[in-house]
Formats: sequence, C-alpha cells, structure tokens
Amino acid sequence: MQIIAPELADLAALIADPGRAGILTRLMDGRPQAASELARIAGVTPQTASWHLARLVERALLKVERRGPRRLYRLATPLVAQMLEGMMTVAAIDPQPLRPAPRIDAEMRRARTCYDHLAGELGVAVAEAMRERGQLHLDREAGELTAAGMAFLGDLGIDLRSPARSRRLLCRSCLDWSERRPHLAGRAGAAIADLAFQRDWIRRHPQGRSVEITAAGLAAFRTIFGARI
Amino acid sequence: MQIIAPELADLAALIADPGRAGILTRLMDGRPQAASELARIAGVTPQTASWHLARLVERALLKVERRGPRRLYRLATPLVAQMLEGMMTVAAIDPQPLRPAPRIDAEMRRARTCYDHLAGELGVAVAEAMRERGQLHLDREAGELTAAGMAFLGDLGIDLRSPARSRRLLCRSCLDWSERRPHLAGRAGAAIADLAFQRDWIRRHPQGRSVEITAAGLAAFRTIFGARI
DNA sequence: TGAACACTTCGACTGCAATCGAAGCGTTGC
DNA sequence: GCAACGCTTCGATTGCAGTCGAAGTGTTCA
Repeated sequence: MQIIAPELADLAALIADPGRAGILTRLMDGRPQAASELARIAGVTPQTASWHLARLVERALLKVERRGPRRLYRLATPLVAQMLEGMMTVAAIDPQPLRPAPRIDAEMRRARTCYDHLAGELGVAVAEAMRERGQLHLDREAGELTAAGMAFLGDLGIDLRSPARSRRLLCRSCLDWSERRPHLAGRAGAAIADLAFQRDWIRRHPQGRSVEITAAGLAAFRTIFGARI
Repeated sequence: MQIIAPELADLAALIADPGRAGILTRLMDGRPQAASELARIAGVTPQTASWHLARLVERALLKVERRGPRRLYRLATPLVAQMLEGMMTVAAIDPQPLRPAPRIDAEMRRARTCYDHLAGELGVAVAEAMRERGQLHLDREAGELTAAGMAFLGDLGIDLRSPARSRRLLCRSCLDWSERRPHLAGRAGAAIADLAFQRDWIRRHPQGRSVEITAAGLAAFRTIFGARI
C-alpha cells in the first residue's frame, strides 16, 4: 500500500462526519465564522462542535483567531476550498439512477460563491456568455482569457495586468458541482465576483454561502455580460 | 446545514478507510486491477476487500468489468482521480511541524503516473524545464502551452492540433502533492507520458503507480527536455 | 461432469468515534 | 471583583463500521 494512503484516509475521515462536512461547506466562502454559529449549522451542541473544530484545526484544515470572547474559524488555505469543490463535483454524481439525485438547496444552486469567485447557475451563465462572445476559452480542464476578454474586463474597471504574466494564468476552470459545467475561477473569476459585490449586483446571504442577485444585478449580468439568467 | 453536506460526508466516509484509500490510490493510474490484487494492497482478506469494493462500486467511484473468472476494477471517471489528487495535495500538508511529515514512498516520489500524465520529481522537472525554455506558462492554477511548446512537441511527433481549439485547453496545471509544485496535466501532459512509455523512457512498476526511469529515459529527459533530474 | 479458482454473502464479534451532561477556563463589562 | 457569556475539557454511554471464518455462487478448463 502506498505510504500516502493512510494520510489520505485520515484526511477523509475528518470530512466524513456530517457535522464537520457542514462546517467545512459553510466556510467555503472564505468568511470566518464563530464557533456557536458553526455548532448551529452542524446541528450539535457547542461542546460537540468544539471537539469537531479542534480536530479540524489540529489537522490544519481550519485556522482559528480570537476576537474578544469569540473564536472565529476559517479555512486554513484556498487549497482546502479547492479540494472540497473537487469532492462535491464527485459527490453530486448520481450514484445510481434508481436513487433520487442529491437534492440541492435551490438558493445555493442559483448563485453562490466558491471561495472567491461565482458559482451556481449565475457563475456558469457568466462563463458561458463570455465564451460565446469570444472573451474566454473554457472547458472542464482549463480556461483562457482572450485579448477581447481582457479588454472587456478592462472596460469594467478590472485591471488584471499586474503582475503581468500570461493571460492564461489569470484564469482557471472549475467544474461546478451543481450545474456540472465549468465556471470561471482564478484571478479573473475572483475579480468579477469582487466587482459584482462592489456594484451591489449580488449580496451575501446573511447565513450560508448562497448570494442573492439584486434587480440591478440581474439587469447587469444580462446586458453587460449577455448572460442568460 | 447545506443539503449537499451529507452527500459530501458520505463520499468522504468512503475514502476514510485505509484499505479503501489504498485501493483508490492504487487505481489512480487508470489501469484496471483484479479484486485479489486490491485485497493484497489493502492488507485485508478477499472477503473484506470484496465488501469494500462493493461499496465503492455502489457509490460509483469504481466500475467493474468481468474478465473470465476475475473481476477487474477501475476508477469510474477521471473526475475521481482529479478529486483524489486534490485531496492528496491537502493530505501532504504538514499538519504541524511537531509531528513528522507524512513519509512518502521514495519510488512514488521519484516518478509516477497521475491517471494519464507524469508526476513526482520527474513530472515536476519536465514541467519546470519546459517553463524555463519558454515552451510553457505554468503556475498553481493554470497552464498554457506556447507556440514554441507546440512546435517542440510537434518535433517529437506529438500532434495536438486535432481537435483544433485553443492551445490553452490542451494543458492543465496539477499541483503535485509530493513535490508541492505544479506539473503538467491535460491533453499535453497525457501525450508526453504516452510518448515516454512508447519510447521506453519509463516503465510501469509491475505493482503500484510508480514508474521506473530507464537509462535511455534519463538521457532523453535531460538532453531533449533539459530536465534537471 | 467435476475440480479448481476468483470472488461474494452471511453472521457474529470488536473497537473506535460521536455524543452530551457537567464542570472548568478565559474574556468582557459593569 | 464578580457576574455573564462563549467556548473547551472531561467522563461515561452508545451505535455503527470494519473484520474475518464459514459457506455459497459463478466461471473456466480438462
């Protein structure tokens, strides 16, 4: 057996508890959360949640920060979010057509953040629209911003030139687990999400990772991006 | 709690057993394996392995194919390999400097296949060399083959033009869990691995995912690619 | 047809991980 | 300095996942 396998099993065991999985999923938007809120999400008592959180910190999936009497938890690195996204992509696969497919929360499916970029129907629609307009090449494995795409984002006030490297490296393809089609991640994806928050096109749901598309946002995504949403 | 969380926990529980983790790791090179071989790898009796394999097939992580009296198991989709690679990247993170870092099998670390492309020191060295020669842009998030890279691979007899799409989509960055630096994946990565097998630069280890670099291979990777290995 | 082989199913046993009540610790604010 | 609050630690209980021996199924080959 490969020596890495026990480490892999250990890591998986950490995610294998529904409470901890819920906590990790909740933290995927990158914002820190207090222990009590995470206990509520996991559906356990504070002392049980505390035990779960201690294990997650110990294995360096989370980091914790004291803020007064509270302790705020967040994902230790973006790598963890990326890993979870990959797992969700597989978890969302219909195990067998017999069983009903995993039900997905309607709001999450509509629009959410995936650490720092847009996901769900909104994320996929934006990526799809940019692709159709020749601003983006995108498939399941990779993504590339074209010159037209750079110019388009530039017009919106997004400057991706620094540090100036390949335009390809700005952009990563991320397979959306709810839509099962790629959306736009990487620096370009993060910049678009930032812009959308700044211009109040989307608002974070007070609890949870889903975001609400404002009326102005709906119009903007349709007219500016040409997204069918 | 998000509705996807229980599905995520279920999936993780499937990987959380050291035996199953070993089986999955073993199958990451894409080649099918018989149940008895997988039982040996998992370090359990055939009946226990059979039970593990049934669970993995039921949840659609593996698919099985009868070949005479044997049953050959393989990963159900490349998505599963990609997910495991992502998990290993996180699993290989030093949980805390106190504990010794996960020991990694020396052969695996040297050179292995990651589903369809090269990984380990060899994979990283090849990617690094191509990057230095301006044949490739690569970072943790994305990768892009340059015109020079296309020409270089073309001279080696690798034709990536069909189906002609963006040169970007040929190429994916994959963070190497043992080296913690990116190596080359995607269609370009797979083509290079294929070529290396064809020309007998590398040979599969009869058991396990590690590959052996032949003397001719070492010379070829050094002179043709300029890899420091 | 029957022997050899690969694998699976069944049933019973075992150990560990998750849980919560109770109690303890640390910070804040009056 | 003490009360209130958020969180953690400790200890005891519980249930389920993993294990293997024994027996069963299915395939191949002579």
